[in-house]
Amino acid sequence: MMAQTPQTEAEFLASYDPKAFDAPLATVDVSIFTVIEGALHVLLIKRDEFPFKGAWALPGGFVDLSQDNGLDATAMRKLQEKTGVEASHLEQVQTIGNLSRDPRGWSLTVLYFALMSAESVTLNPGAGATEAAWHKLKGGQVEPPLAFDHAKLLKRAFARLQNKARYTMLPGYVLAEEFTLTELINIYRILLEEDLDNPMMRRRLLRSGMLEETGSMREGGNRPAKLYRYARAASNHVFDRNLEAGK
Amino acid sequence: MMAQTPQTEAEFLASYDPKAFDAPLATVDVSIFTVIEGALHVLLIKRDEFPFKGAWALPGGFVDLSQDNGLDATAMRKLQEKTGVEASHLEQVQTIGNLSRDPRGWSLTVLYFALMSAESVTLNPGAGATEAAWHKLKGGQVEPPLAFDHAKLLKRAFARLQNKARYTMLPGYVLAEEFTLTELINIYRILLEEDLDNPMMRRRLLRSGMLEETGSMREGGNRPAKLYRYARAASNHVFDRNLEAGK
DNA sequence: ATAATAGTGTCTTTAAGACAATATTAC
DNA sequence: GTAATATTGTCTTAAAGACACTATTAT
Repeated sequence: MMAQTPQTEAEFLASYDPKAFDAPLATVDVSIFTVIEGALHVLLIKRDEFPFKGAWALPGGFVDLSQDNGLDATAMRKLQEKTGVEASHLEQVQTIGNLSRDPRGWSLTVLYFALMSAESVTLNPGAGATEAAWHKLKGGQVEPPLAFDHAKLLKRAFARLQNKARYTMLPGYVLAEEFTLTELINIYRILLEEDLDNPMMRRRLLRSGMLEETGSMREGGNRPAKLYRYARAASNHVFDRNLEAGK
Repeated sequence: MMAQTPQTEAEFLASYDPKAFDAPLATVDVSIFTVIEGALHVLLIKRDEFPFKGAWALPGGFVDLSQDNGLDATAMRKLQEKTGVEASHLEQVQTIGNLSRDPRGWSLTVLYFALMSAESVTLNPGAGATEAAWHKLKGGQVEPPLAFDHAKLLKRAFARLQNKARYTMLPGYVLAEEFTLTELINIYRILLEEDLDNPMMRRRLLRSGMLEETGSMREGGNRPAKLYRYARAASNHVFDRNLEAGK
């Protein structure tokens, strides 16, 4: 308790006790998406700690006040911990907070989603987990039951990603650095769960100005295909018109 | 400290101390927008407490763990406290957390924006404030310097609102229940800071299916104008094409 | 009548959507 | 040659954008 009412801001801050008020538990959770063998996958870890010990969950955890520069840093730290690499895209989705989502009490989680290529990633359970694995997504859901409200969080993250497939170039960030147009369009098909006209998508993607030819070709199948990459300044193009698919 | 490692979830929860970990301070801040005399305004309060005592700030405050059902509830409570009414629209924008934004330590704020008609609102400073007033916005900024990082938060909330003006019917929520098409189009002009073709906007707004005629007219000026209101199921129409204005 | 604001009609442009046709590889 | 996939071309449609025009009030 304060000795007396402080008269200046310096006095106030000197006597301020951050633990005087009840604060919610604050965590960051990340939905890390990739595409493996033509299907969308999300990275899950198997919890080795209470609560929900033994259950699958989104990677996440408490903000580390001494280590994290900001919320994005917490999300990136979690990502690095589990995959050893940086994501091609990381984006905050929403913050959910209430009394019921965590049996430990009033808690709040800042939900992120990340996109990365599954190539060259070695999964690492890290502290507090016994396993880390890619799980196939069907309609924004995953096979096993998830800890906390993570099933709901996952659905929301997927919904955001799916929606952005209708008007941005984001989906390509689940691919490796070089890819063909057909590969890129297929990612859109997977996310929007609908067939898309090839010539239309081709024109649309090229018009974005975000793609550049690498100069080489993908050989091996039938007709070889040009390889593309995202242009450096990858300013994340937003189309003026949405695809009607995936509504 | 725990006596020993718990074996069951129930044991774990019984011995769990939420204050064992350092948690960030968690607040909710709300940018409440309206249009008064053809200009966009935001509701600010003058702080009567440290830190930033005497400075203008966005209405907001700590989550009340005993009272708030969720983060949206915290935002609605703040809104009610200052205006006495409910907002026509309330939406979460983003969560910002870092060590530098609050001199009291690592803190996190969940930013919301709200839209309401200024009509029939009596402003109320409420606890912790000496004044509450509408401040005119110019380019997402307000005259007086703001407490904390609120100038940045305000800019971000405004950017979100401006962006949504390009592809949603949201802007109308700053109007009273009944309005003319010209009034509605003018809100878009104010938000996008650009002139808009009247016939084009008229067709666009009517095609949304979100408007219904009230049956009465606004008289008084020159030619009377039909009055409209948002149709009940106001499912928040999203246009498939964006306006080019305001890019 | 004129001024002022509300509201309609029509043309152009752009990009999505549909689909036919051609090109390049492997076999 | 055929199969398979990559790539190009052309037509339709819908809505934005531009702008001319008509309608209804007040004075």
